[in-house]
Amino acid sequence: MVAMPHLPTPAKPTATRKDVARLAGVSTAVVSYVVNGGPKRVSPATEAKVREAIAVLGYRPNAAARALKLGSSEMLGMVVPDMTSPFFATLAHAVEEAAAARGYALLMVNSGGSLAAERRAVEHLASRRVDGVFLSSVLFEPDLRELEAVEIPAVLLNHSTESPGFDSVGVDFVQAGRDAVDHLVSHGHRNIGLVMGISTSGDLDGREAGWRMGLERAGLPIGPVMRQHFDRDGGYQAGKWLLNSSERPTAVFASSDLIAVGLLRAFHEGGVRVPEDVAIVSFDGLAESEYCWPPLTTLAQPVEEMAQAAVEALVGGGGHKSNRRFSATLVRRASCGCAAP
Amino acid sequence: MVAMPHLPTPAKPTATRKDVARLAGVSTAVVSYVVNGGPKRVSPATEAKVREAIAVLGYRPNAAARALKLGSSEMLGMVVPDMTSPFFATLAHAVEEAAAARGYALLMVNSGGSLAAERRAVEHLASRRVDGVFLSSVLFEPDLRELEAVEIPAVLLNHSTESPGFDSVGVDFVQAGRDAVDHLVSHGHRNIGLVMGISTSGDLDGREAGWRMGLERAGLPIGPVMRQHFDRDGGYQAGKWLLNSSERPTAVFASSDLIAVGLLRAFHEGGVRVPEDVAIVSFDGLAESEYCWPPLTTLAQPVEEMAQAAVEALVGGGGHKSNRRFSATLVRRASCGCAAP
DNA sequence: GTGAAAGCGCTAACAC
DNA sequence: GTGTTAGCGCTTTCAC
Repeated sequence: MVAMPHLPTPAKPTATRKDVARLAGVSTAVVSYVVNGGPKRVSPATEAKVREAIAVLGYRPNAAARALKLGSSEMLGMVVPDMTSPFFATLAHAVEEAAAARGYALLMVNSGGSLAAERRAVEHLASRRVDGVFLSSVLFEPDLRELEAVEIPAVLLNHSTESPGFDSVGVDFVQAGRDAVDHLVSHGHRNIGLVMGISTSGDLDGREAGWRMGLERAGLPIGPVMRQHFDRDGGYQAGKWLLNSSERPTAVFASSDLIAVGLLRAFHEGGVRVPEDVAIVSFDGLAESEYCWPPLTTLAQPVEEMAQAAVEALVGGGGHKSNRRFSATLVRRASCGCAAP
Repeated sequence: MVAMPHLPTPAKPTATRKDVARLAGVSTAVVSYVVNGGPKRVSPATEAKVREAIAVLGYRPNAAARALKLGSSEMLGMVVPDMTSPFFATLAHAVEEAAAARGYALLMVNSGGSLAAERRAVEHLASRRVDGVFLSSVLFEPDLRELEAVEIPAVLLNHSTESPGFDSVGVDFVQAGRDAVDHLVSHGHRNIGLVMGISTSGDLDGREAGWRMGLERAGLPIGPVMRQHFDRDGGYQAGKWLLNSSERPTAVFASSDLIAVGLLRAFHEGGVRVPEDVAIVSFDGLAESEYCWPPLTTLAQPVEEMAQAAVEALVGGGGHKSNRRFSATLVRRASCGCAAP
């Protein structure tokens, strides 16, 4: 038998707290005390020995063991329809940062926008023992019963209607719709359409309600409504339809920046000028809205603050449920006619 | 003493495997057998009793305990510079799906594009005991020593140069650069510039190398190079510079779609027509590239396949390290002059 | 086909 | 200030 020249993996098993204790010549309890900074005090000399041993061994606490003991994984779950969509990516990013600031990791799941998949995702997160979950359904009402069944603190993120018994944070859609219309009216428009994203949730979308309200308050007739998906292609389809429409509105409120981007493409193809022929105000405030042509006037959601509030609601220890509502703020750019493009 | 009318939280502690065993009248081992489908067989009658008990109690296995016992968390980690950037969002989404298909959850961390933060992230993921990590550094070389130190299987994702001893998957940047130039040459361009994203990694970016190569092969002079950030604003700045440049190239290769989007905005502002005055070919193949104006001709990365390959490398059990290189494919749209905008 | 029991790595109450 | 130890919920070997 020939001797092995060299073992590729020296089979160095990960160091445990026990190894550290042995090397430092203390008990495992003491190691815990220094690693966790408590609950007991440790003499500086001992602490130094322990830290030394930790460094030497490259010791790293085992989160699974800790989670098992503590009954808390120090992880939060987030389910979004599709993180590929810029708004959710931005939101998830902000949530990740806010959670990390409080020592929580974020487990992200895409539901693909289906209720069944969302339910599965929640179920899955529950068995991972996340300490809480953020639910960003948009296309439908989340399954509140399921949420209650898994008994995990949850916050409905990006949810405009209040759900008693649940934390929620969202923006005031109605206000945003009204602001969009008001702004368009201030530019002299009297025929203002709406391109609305499709959702199967029962309630009327606040943006639509706000748009109507704005129109009524201004004494204007209700303009044409196009219903399409919430994405670029949805806007593109709506735009093509608008191109052939006999009585084209002089302005539209697009319920998402992505829809507006799609409109823009259709208008470019059809030779319709924005804002001269049709003015646009949209909603979301994505980075993309600033770089398309012309740049979009949009009602920007305060994503950072919403993320902060959501994390706060989940791990802030506040206790009772809260429904935080934020305001979108109008960002004036060229698509409405405010700035020269 | 007055009787409590109703306890708000009936203090229903989460059911454990023990509870299930008791209710079903079997041992805890048997419960494991049915939950995991092994390693022993269970009689149909017993299995039915167990499933019944599970349903009644709403039992859900505790992943932390399982992870502790098995030494595997069934989670994978992914660190990206910024998931807000469409390319990484798309990549992360694809990775999440591929991982989920194999039963792994994805722990996502944003490094903000700093080496130190990336190191911290890896450290953090290591202590969470992820079974593997995807590293997508772009702005710098990843810290390979650190990766070795934490002893977690890793794959360098979106990494163009091969790193011996590490799995990696990426696209052939050089080829893409050459293809971009070839295509522009086929449109008759002879003065082709480059807008390159900035990275602090030592090596010359393959896209730049490919661009040079393409030019040389075609016997053309090396056009102007602009170096800017990899984002929309980087492209915008480059575009403004180009506007005032005395010898403006008739075409440019943009090293990312986002850069191209920024160029487009600057060109619109400056009244430079695309593709008539300046043609553009970019790189990435984002959804956004199809909806800007004019739509971008771009070298699309096969994101799905890259994600699949990365997950496969990590959990496929293949064993030895591999370096998978994919090709970007040219998507012809209007910005190069191929299609009528 | 079923069960008893050891032990994964950690925390913290309790004893000294 | 430090050490001992029970036990978190699970998997699996080994006995029956």
